[in-house]
Amino acid sequence: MKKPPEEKPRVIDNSKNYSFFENVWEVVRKIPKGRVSTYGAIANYLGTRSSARMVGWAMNASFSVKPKVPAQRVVNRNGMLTGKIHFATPTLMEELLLKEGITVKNEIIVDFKKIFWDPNVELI
DNA sequence: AGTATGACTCATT
DNA sequence: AAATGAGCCATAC
Repeated sequence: MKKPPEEKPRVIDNSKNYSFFENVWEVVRKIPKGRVSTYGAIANYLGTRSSARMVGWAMNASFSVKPKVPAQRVVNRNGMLTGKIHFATPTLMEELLLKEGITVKNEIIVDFKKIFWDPNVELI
């Protein structure tokens, strides 16, 4: 058995069976195309807003996970593509976002506030 | 097993 | 307003 059918991610009990990372990936996959979220928002959704670093860590591990995790839709709270350097190429993240209709200028997402997707609000 | 590091964020100075 | 320090906790060494 790979993993039991998930019920409601909401507040996750990241104690044992469910790893913190898997929860992060699940939430990130739910980010609609053309929208973006932040590490902090995801961390907050998982229960601890201070664990934003772990979200970033989970993204680093997300490259070897399937289905693919749209890591390019996760940026820091300023809308800055801080994680681009971790992609295959430093420009890949921006390219992917651009293909989704998101404009990136100087490594900052334009109209970031408008396309910001907060799991706490949208993903009830 | 202990220390160091990180795709972050917030409060304080 | 910009800079600094602290909190956070899972991996890596």
